[in-house]
Amino acid sequence: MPKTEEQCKQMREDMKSKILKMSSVYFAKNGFGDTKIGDLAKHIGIGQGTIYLYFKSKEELFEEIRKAADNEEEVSKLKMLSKLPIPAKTKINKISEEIVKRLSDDAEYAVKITIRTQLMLENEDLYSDRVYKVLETIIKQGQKEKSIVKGDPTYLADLYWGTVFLSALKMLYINECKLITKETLNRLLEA
Amino acid sequence: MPKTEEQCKQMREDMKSKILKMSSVYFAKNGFGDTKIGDLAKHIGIGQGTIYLYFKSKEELFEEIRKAADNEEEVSKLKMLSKLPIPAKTKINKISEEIVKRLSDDAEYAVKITIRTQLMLENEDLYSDRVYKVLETIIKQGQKEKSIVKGDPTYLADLYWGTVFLSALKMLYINECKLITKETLNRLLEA
DNA sequence: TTTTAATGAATGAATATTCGTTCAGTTAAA
DNA sequence: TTTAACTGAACGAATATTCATTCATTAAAA
Repeated sequence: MPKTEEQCKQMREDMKSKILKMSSVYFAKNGFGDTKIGDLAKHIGIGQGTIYLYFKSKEELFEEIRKAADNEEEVSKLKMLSKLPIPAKTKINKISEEIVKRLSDDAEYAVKITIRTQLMLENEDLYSDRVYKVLETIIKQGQKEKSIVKGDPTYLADLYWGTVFLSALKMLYINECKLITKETLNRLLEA
Repeated sequence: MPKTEEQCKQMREDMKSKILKMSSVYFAKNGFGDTKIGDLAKHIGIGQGTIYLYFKSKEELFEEIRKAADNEEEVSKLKMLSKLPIPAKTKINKISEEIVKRLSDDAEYAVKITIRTQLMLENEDLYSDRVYKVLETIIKQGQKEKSIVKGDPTYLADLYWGTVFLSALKMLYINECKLITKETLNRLLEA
């Protein structure tokens, strides 16, 4: 079928990312157990067997989705931001801005957030996630600067990420839902 | 085993509610597909077959859990509250207080909130749930009174219930997690 | 014609459900 | 009081069903 080695490779990559992309929404919405390979294939518009040309098993497919959701780059970006010599309030605003922007123009971002959060809830040990820790640091800084509301930083970080999680969930389920604003996110932490 | 008709009935009811209670946590945490009847029975500490003496099918068991989560009484309580001639701020405070109280002393309440919210997300038509509507009314009142922050009431109600949902989720998954405070809930809406 | 991707019916492992048996307790006859 | 017969709940092995995975076949490109 493929013209050249190159094109062949390209086609395989396209199909693989198509499967990944469409499956991730399915898994995020329905969870692992409620996602049936048959339904999934129908939803993607391919045969059941095709999935197995690209992934060894349902488990492996899900594993790849997990990996994609766990974005190392995002964490390091956050870490850098947290170390800059600027007010905590500005940092929070930057984070809120980035999240809202990504949610609005990358549909997959909502899936990533959803899957990541579900994983965190399921593995209590993972719960104190790296992303969490960074936000906590910034909150502590902000409390010293009196620009962030008083209270347990872990708890406040929770409130913040929780709200982000919810917006992601809603985007996943509800068509044309109103996106959260950065003002709302900021207000959660403002003193 | 049973002495009288009465006692027999009592025993059946006890067992049924035991199954319901213990299953609901399982289902809320793992979802329908990932809940295996075998595991569930082991977790409850009964034989697999026993479940089928009380429920026709896994599906029906889940259905009953759903029903239990959908608490009509709670809605009418809220409706009454919303109509009282008192400031919106007071109403919100009462609601927050009640939620925090119930979350802290009725472990099943977290399950109910979780299941109910999942149902709402899955059925877009149910999303504008009665409970939502009532809170929206109160928010509108509060905005007139200038005690509630400006913004789309639906959106604000969302933020509020979302935060409640999250706390419930955390209680379900995380042992000894810090419970949300009524102050935090109130702050979400305060002007 | 050969090669490769895609397919979906066939397979079997996992899991929901059924059903014959056990067991604990009660009743009532001896 | 003892014992035999009865009751219905509980059990879990056996069976039915579902669903992930495989593979023989088709279709299409080279």
